[in-house]
Amino acid sequence: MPTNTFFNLSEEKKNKIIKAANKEFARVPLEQASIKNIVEDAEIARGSFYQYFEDKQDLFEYIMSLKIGDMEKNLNKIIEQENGNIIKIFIYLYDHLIEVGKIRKNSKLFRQIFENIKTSDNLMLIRKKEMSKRLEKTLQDLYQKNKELLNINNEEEFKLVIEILFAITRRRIVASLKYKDLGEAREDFLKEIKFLEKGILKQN
Amino acid sequence: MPTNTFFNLSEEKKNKIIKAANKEFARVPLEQASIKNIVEDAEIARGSFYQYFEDKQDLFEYIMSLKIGDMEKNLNKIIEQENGNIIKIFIYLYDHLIEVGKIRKNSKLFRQIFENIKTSDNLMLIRKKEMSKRLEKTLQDLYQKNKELLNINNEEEFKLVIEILFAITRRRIVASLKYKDLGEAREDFLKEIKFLEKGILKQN
DNA sequence: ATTGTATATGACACAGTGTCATTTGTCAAT
DNA sequence: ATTGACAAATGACACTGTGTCATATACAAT
Repeated sequence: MPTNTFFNLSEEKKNKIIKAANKEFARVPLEQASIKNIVEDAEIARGSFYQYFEDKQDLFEYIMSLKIGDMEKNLNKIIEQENGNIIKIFIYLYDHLIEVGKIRKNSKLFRQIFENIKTSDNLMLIRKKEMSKRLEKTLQDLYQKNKELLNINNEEEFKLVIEILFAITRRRIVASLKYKDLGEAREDFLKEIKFLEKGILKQN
Repeated sequence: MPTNTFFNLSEEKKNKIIKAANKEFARVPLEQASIKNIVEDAEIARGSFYQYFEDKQDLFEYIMSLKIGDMEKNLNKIIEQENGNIIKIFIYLYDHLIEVGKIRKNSKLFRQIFENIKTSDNLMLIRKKEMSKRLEKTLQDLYQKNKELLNINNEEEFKLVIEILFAITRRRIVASLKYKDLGEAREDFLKEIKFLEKGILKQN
């Protein structure tokens, strides 16, 4: 977490730093991002950086928390739009994020993040204890709306389903943006979702 | 790829380098691994390293190719043992890798790799053009053995199924080794596999 | 012995990190 | 208005690591 010193800064200065950080984190994966570039771009002294943040990771997590805040708002809109149907939500999410990813302007940071999530980071999405109360609530609502539809017995199982859906969707988004003809890529994604819906075993 | 200079080295010297690399890559994620440590441990001059390898990435990929070679042999044994049943194979694989991961000795490199695969690396597993002919053949055999069992129409769809299975298994292995009580973790894994087998939608 | 080619070497230039002693700014109390 | 005390800013510095290159060495062929 940034220090109080940082939060006490003028909005203008804070924004300048946030903007510089966004730019740098969009340029290269986290490990290659350089504090040097950020402080130069934001026009603060190197020492100041360490007054505000513990290190690069600290700043990165702060930037992420801002992004996640934005996304949460968006997510609620999508959930409403699709009446809470979890599968439709993920398909919409896929289309939405591909759309965002295609637009050069805002997409680079987004792509850096998506492509460079590690397995071990990724695990914490749902399990994480510090999950916001609001997100927790959203999850419960979703469970209520989907439990009749799905083959699940409790909220724990619902979380498993979401994790699988998320894993598939994330993979597919990265693959689409990276390698494939978008039409074909979407077909593959939908096929994978179908497998999950109907099962891969032949019914006898 | 390492240079000819490297391959011309005495077995002894090569092994010393490989051993040092293994040690360093087991210690920290790739980005943090230091060439300095490797050359010191292997007792070669810094300049020599750059005679043998382009950079850290180059060495890492070489080390990985050795590991994958080992794994391929293992995989064939497992496939035979489970009569080619793809689902049983992945369950066996899970158990096998957890077993390996539990043993301190060899496990650190393995864990580093598994935890730190990025989404974008991960994508290339099956799509990769340079997939070994032998692996290609294995895949075809597996398709023949599973096509009656599964709800699929062609080899492309079979690949999708494998990718999903792989994504789930990998996630679960990392989660198990990292966070959870192993018994409970295995239950979660099996549940996720069941979802994929039978489908998450309630049949009406 | 001489030459040519492959290999080895470590000092060097460069780039980046995190720290710390010092300076500068702010503001409440007098 | 001055002082003192605390908060914030600064950049030089010590450190760690990378990749390169001119030079040294080994050794095979003639």
